Amino acid sequence: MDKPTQQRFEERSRILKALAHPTRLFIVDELSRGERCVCELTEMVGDDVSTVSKHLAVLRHRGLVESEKRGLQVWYRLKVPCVLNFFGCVEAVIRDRKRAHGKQG
Amino acid sequence: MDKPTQQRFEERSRILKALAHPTRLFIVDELSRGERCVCELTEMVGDDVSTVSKHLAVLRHRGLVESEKRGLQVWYRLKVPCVLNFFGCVEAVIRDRKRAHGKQG
DNA sequence: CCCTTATTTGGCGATATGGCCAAATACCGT
DNA sequence: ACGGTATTTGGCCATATCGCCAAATAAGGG
Repeated sequence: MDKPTQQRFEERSRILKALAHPTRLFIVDELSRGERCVCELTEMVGDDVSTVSKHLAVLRHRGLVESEKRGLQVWYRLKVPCVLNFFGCVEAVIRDRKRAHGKQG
Repeated sequence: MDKPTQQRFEERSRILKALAHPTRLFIVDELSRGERCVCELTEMVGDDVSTVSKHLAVLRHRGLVESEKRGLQVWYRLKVPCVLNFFGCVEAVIRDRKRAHGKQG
């Protein structure tokens, strides 16, 4: 694997890593239904607000969501709706695995 | 976030985690062009064969690829082609980020 | 300006991940 | 059964990730 190829896949994996956490997936899912402020998301997630804020920072740094400060609150919205298509495929994988029931490695 | 919701997102994140590594993305990409044996993938990736084998085990355990032993070699193939759609979206995120050039947090 | 509320940042300990080497296992040809 | 090749597994160390608390920062209202 040559250097540019390596780097391309590293960049891609950084995007997927940003999504690959239950809380962050939940947040993305929630933002698919509209803007949410940090306080709303924190309430829904149930973790410490600092934890949620850090998850949002991860999504933000990777360009998946964007934020806007309005008054005291910061509102987040989904920047790249195509990531929602991932859910369908991921569900298909899960269903498939359930069906096969660990039959094959 | 109630327990079943929590678990659903955990399950989903496990699938995405399995994909979220440069080597594993490379493997998935390569398998999109047809079956490959471990030795071929090891040669292409350039890591130790044990490392590549472990990456393949991760993909396998999550139901993303399946394997078949033929003679001495084990051949892997992509089980869930829809994951290939991820690449297009991920590239869009990367392009978008390049365009914005860190303009917005 | 001080107080309150919302969010981010720094730092710490616990756990997970990733890479290598060495050893185990599986299969084939003789 | 033996030797050789392909693959997996176990173990170890280095590094990354996650969650909390505490502190810093930002905005608004008296």
